[in-house]
Amino acid sequence: MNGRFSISLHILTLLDRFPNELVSSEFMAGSININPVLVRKEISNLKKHGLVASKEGKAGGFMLAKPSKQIRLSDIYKAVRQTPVLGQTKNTPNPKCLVGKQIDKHLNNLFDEAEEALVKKLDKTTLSEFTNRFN
Amino acid sequence: MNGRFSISLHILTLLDRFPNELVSSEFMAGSININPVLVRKEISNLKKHGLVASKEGKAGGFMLAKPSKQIRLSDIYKAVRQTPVLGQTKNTPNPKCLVGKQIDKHLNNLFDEAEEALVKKLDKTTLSEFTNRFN
DNA sequence: TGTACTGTAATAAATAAGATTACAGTATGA
DNA sequence: TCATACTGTAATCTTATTTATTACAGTACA
Repeated sequence: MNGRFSISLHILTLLDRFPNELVSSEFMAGSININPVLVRKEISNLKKHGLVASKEGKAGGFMLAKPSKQIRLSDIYKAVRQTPVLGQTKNTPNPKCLVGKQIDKHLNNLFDEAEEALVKKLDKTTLSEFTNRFN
Repeated sequence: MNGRFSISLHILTLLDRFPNELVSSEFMAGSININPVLVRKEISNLKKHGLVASKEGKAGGFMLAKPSKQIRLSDIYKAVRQTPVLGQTKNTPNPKCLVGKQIDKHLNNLFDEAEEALVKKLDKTTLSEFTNRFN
């Protein structure tokens, strides 16, 4: 997922900094310095998770779906997450090997616990608190 | 880094399960189900970090550089880590944008803190404790 | 009804990860 | 001393993933 968490947080920060107005994907793409289509794709995911709302048509654009005080950074992380942070991509250790046979189970347990610690940390900060760090 | 932490842990687990003997990269590659050269590359990194020792030549192979009770999973993570888990790869937000100008700083702070929580968790378990979970 | 947006699919380009080949260097032991 | 079985590492190829781009349908406004 790497870049996606950054991008999503950037998007949500912009939306929080421009309340009461609809922000366009083009504008956000300019701030992040990526392609507008990628912004819309990323937002499509954030909408699925109830973090962003949009309005189509001429004067359309995007806004937060709820107050930034009610959005935790862990919510954003969960919305973006698709594989374990520490996890292997594909891997098929040798089942004939005593270690290979069991390692996935132990690895997954460990990764889950470590990631939980990370999520707990992100849970402590709201989007509002994060954006307040900006001058 | 994704797969590398898994691979390094797998290697170290094998070495801990076969103490008093030199394990070959070929054998480990068979257990992990990857190429032996990748194993040697990964070990080359683990050696740099003082976790693995090797012996060249005919009856050569690898062994732990110190007792597994003295190796913490956080040591392994740090040895393998090359970029922040949450961090963006390259990204150059627009410096003309108020948000773009500052976001990297805030993102990095946040990512550092979140990763620290993860490392702290890994710090609590030794390699020995991990390998003892295997039957 | 033209304009400025969102929404989404399809494709292409760039980057990163992993596999493979090749071969030099080293210790062993027959 | 020489064949053998390893490590060590560079170079290259392949594959997978990520990101960018193009294209265009749909929608709301004025």
